[in-house]
Amino acid sequence: MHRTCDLRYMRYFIAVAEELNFRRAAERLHVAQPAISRAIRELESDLDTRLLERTNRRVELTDAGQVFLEGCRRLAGDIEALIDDTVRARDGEIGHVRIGYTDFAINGALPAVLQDFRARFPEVSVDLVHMVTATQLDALRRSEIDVGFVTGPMAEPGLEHLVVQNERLVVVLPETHPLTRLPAVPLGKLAGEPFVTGQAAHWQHFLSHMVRICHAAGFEPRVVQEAYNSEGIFGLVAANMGISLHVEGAHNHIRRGVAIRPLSDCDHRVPTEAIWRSDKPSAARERFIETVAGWPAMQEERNAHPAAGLATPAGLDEHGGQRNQEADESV
Amino acid sequence: MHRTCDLRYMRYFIAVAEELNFRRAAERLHVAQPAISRAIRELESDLDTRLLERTNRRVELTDAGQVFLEGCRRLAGDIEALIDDTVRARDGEIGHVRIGYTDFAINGALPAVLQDFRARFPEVSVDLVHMVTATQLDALRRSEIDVGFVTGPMAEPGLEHLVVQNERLVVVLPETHPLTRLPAVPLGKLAGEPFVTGQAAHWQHFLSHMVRICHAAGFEPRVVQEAYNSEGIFGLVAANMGISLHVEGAHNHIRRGVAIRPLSDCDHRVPTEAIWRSDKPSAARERFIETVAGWPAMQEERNAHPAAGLATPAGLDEHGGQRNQEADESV
DNA sequence: CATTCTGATGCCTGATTGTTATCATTTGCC
DNA sequence: GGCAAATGATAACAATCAGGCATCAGAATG
Repeated sequence: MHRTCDLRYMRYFIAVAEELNFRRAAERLHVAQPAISRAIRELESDLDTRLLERTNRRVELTDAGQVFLEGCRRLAGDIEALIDDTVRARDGEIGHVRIGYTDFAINGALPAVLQDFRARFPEVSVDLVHMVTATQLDALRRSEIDVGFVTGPMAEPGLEHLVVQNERLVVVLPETHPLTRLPAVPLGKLAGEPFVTGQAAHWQHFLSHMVRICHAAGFEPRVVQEAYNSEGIFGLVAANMGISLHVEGAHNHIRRGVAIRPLSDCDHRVPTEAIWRSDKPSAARERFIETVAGWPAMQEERNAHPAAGLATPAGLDEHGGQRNQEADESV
Repeated sequence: MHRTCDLRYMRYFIAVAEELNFRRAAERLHVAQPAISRAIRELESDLDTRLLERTNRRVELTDAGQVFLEGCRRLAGDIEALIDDTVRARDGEIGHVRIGYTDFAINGALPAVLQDFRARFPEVSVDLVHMVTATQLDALRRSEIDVGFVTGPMAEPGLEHLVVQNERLVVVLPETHPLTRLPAVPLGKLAGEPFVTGQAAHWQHFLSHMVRICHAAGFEPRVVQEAYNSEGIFGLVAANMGISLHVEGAHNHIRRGVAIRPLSDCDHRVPTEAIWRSDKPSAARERFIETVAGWPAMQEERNAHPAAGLATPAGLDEHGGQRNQEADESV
């Protein structure tokens, strides 16, 4: 067992076993006949097993040859398949992406993007993990996720980013609150109101947006409750604990006891961005980023920047917002 | 894709992927390091796919490399298994034998031989087909069976044979027949009795034995009924249609209404022989023949020829015959 | 900054593979 | 029976391929 079954010889053997004729097999393989003779001889010598019974006029398979033939056929097919799989892995058609996402992302464009991606690359498995922005940055550094969807703006060295949403802020009010009578709320009216927010330790990226616009409107928000996540914030607002600021994606929350109103005098936007490491390229990740970048609503957003919401939440029109066709596809 | 994934290179790749270090992989494979460098380079070039990301200080698998590695591991294992299977097919440990058998064989040693063979070569599948002697000879010539168990004596050119049974004859009588009073029946007493036999067209080999001994005893058997097989013969005898001659294996028939007696004055024996083609060797068939030849009762028979029954039917002792331990194992 | 470790490269040699020419044997045909 | 055709085997030679040695270039280490 010296060459231990060279693959080329296996192909030769398959041809001979199928033709049962050395000359025809040689022609089919585009080599001279003696090469076949020797290949078979060496195979038999390596295996120490007679594979073909040949009597100068007739060639036939031995029992062992039959077993070997079937194995060679299977192996040849497996190798073809392996090469194919490898090339497809190279092209990112087979593989794995691990995605981190925030509440804002999952309430916005992410579901539609995921659906699109899974339709286009069904053989790439997707792991979704909920993480706040800071945790995602950490996970990226440790290569625990491939792409993060975080609250921007992002300008980390070693990370690339792509804006996927750029949302206006909205006020979240208890249903019974006097301000719900206004179709849009001026920011200044919120001075002095009790605020419900996400936990300071985890929501730092959004809270810095919030604090900034409040300061710009000339007041300091008075935070009376911190909730764990958006669900918690909405629950506490419904319980009349206070009001909150959220992004447009809040329209996707359908929560009894809560009203949502746009801000009448605030153009500030909170970006949600896809981020990934510039090193450690991964083909499947590239395909995912391409899908993110190519998603129609996002292109529209990037082209006509100050225009209306990209990744428009499905429920928006019920509240008077404009919507576009593409966003209609969101889950 | 010129060398289309040489197997040796796959082994090299597995080593590198496991060590993640070219030099250590080279040591493990007992080759110099540059050989590894080139092997990987050629693999990558053949596949047109980067398999290892290597930065002069660290080697790591790409996604495609990971896919390829798993495939290579699987293929390497499959090839090992294939070589093993091929060698075992060569040795007859894997394979297929097609066996023809007569009523005499299946009532004699064959069941025990089969059980022994299947225990020793569980991966050789056995096809059993009932055929009369003449049909088996035909099937052998057409290579439709590998081994026949036929009524001898055999002396066909191109066929080898091995005696597996050599049975005395017995008389099969209706229970109520006067001759049942004798412990052993002289052949001459059967002159004039109506005979039930197997069909002349199919039972020719046994009938020639029968006719011969009747002639030797000085009479011509008067055949009044022909049955299809042994079951039929016993049925017709039980129905008082006549008497019959059969081999010792008849003791294995337990049939109400029938009595079996040895012949008191006839040493004639009817051999049952395994036969097979001397050309077209098959390892599995060789193993089968070896099992037949090595079966203890048969060796005993061949050593002490005129002695008592080989392959003694299990039921023999009930009728006063001697038995041996080995035969006790028969099914 | 020297040292050491890494993988890559160039050149040479031996092994493997392929080709051509030829042989021995069998089959088919007249 | 003899001859032509076809088959697989073999020998000798040529081309290609793979491995070894020496060495290079870059990065980590102290």
